[in-house]
Amino acid sequence: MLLRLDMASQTPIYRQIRDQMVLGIAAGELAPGEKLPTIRALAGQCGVNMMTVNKAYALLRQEGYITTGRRGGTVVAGSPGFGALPERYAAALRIIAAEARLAGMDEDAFAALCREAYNYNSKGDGDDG
Amino acid sequence: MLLRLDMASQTPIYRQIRDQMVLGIAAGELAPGEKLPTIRALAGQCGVNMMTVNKAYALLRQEGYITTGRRGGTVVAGSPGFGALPERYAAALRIIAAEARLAGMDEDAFAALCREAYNYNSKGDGDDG
Amino acid sequence: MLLRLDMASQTPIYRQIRDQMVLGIAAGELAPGEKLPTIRALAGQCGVNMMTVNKAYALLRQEGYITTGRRGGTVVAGSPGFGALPERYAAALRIIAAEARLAGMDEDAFAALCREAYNYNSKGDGDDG
Amino acid sequence: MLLRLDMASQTPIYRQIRDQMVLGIAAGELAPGEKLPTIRALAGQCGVNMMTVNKAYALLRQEGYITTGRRGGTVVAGSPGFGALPERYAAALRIIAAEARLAGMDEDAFAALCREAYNYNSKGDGDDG
DNA sequence: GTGGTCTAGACCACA
DNA sequence: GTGGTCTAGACCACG
Repeated sequence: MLLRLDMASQTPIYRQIRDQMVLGIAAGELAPGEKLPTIRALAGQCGVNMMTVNKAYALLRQEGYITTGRRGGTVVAGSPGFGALPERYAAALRIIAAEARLAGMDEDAFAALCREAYNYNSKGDGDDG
Repeated sequence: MLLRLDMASQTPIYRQIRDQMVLGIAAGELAPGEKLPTIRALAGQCGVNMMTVNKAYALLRQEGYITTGRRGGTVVAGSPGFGALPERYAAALRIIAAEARLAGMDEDAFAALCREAYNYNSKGDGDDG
Repeated sequence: MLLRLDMASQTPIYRQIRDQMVLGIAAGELAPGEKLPTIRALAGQCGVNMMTVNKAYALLRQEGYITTGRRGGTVVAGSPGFGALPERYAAALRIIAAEARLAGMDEDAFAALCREAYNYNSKGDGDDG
Repeated sequence: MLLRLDMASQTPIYRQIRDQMVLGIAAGELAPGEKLPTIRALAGQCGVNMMTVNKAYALLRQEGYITTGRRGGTVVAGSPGFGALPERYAAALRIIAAEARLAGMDEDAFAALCREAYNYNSKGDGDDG
C-alpha cells in the first residue's frame, strides 16, 4: 500500500491519507484483518507529521473502516455493509452529477463513468498479489 | 430558488451556496438568462454576509456558470458544454464509489444511484408537489 | 466605424468605446477631421446609455484624440505625436511582457507579437476610404 | 522584493500587488520555490488589509504563478510555460500599439520599446547581490 | 441600485 | 503560526 500525497492540494493531507486507505480497502489491496503501518512508521515514510496520520486513522476508525487490534495495532475492519451510502455522499454525488450534466454529459455517459469509478483498480481483485 | 444553509457544516457557506446554485441550474430551476438575486438580497435572505455571497458568485463566475454583465445584476449563463468532466471529478467519484462498495452496494445498485443523482429533481419540473 | 461592445466583459463599456475609437483612429479608419456620431446617435445605435458614450467622448477629448468642432460636433483630432508612450502604457507593456516571458515566450516571439499588434488592421491604410 | 503601492491609483491594490509579483517572478527577483511573505506580514509591511493581500495571492494562485501548500506558506511555482499568450493579452497589446502609433512612434521604435519591456530589470541578475 | 473593493477585526482547521 | 473563512460595516465606479 503506497500513498501518494500532494502537498499542494487543497485537500488536507489527513483526508488524502484517509481517502487512499478507503480506496485501498475497497480495491482489496488492504484485506480485512490486515495490519496497517504504525502511525510513526507511516508518518516517517510519507514525510508528514505524526499528528496528521493520527488524525487520518482516527477518522477511519470513527467511520468503522479500521479498528484497534488486541495489542494496540491498527487493523482493517470487515466491511460494515450498511447497504446504502450515507446521505452525505449521496449529496456529493448529486453535485457531481449536476456538474456533469452542465458539462454536456448525458445520463448514459455519466452512468458509464460511475461504473468505471466503481471498478477502478479492482480488476485482478483476488489475483494481483 | 430557496437555499438551505447549514451553518454548522464543515463545508464553507460560500461553497454550499455555490453547490446549490449548480444543482438549481442543472435541475432547470434556474434557467439560462434568468436573473439571480443581488448579492445584498441573497445575503439578507440567508442571514450571511455580503462578502460570503460575493465569494460564491465569484466562484460560479470563474467556473462559467453565471455571468455578471456591466449593467449590474447577475444572470445564469447558457451551458457552454465543456466536453468532459475534469479528472478532479473522476477522483471524487472513485472515492464515493469505494465507499459505496464498502457499504455493500454492488455495481448495478451504485449505477442506479448515480442515475438517480443525475435525474435529481429534474423530472416533473412544473409538477413537483 | 462599427463598435462591438461586450456587455459581459470586465472592461467598462465607456472604456471599450474609447479603446475601439483609438484603434480606429490608429488604423486610419477614422481620419483626422472626420466627424464622429453624436452622443445620442451612438448611444442609440449601441443600445447603451448616453451617459456612457458621453464619458467615452470626454475621456478621448481629455487625451487629445478628439476635439469639439465649430458647431458643437465632435471630430477626430490630428495625431498629437508626443514621440513616446506615456509611462502608464509602458508599465502595462512591462506587465504583459512579464506574463509572456513566464508563459515561455522568448524575446523574438514577443517582439513579433508586438509588431503584429502594431500593424493590426492597418494594411490597406490609405486605400480603403 | 519591495512593493510600491499607489493608494490613489485607479488600479485596485490587489491588482497592483499581483502585477508587481508577476514582474518580480519574470525578472528572477523571485525564484521558483522561493517563499513569499505571509499574508499578514505583507499586509503589515504595505499598510493594507490582510484580505487585500489574500485576494492578490488567490489571483496569483489561480493563474498558476504561486502555490499554497498544506504546510502553510506560499511559494513561487516553477514556470509551467503555458505556451502562447491568451487572446486577451493580444487585445491589450493592440490598444497599446495603437496609442504608440498615434504618439508618433514607428514600428521599429515600438518593437524596441517592447524588447526593452521584455528585458526590464532582468539583465545583471547574478551580478547585483 | 448594482457589483467591486477595502477595512479592522475575529475564529478555526491544518500541520 | 499558516492560510481559510466570516462578519459588519464602508466608499466608489458603473450604468
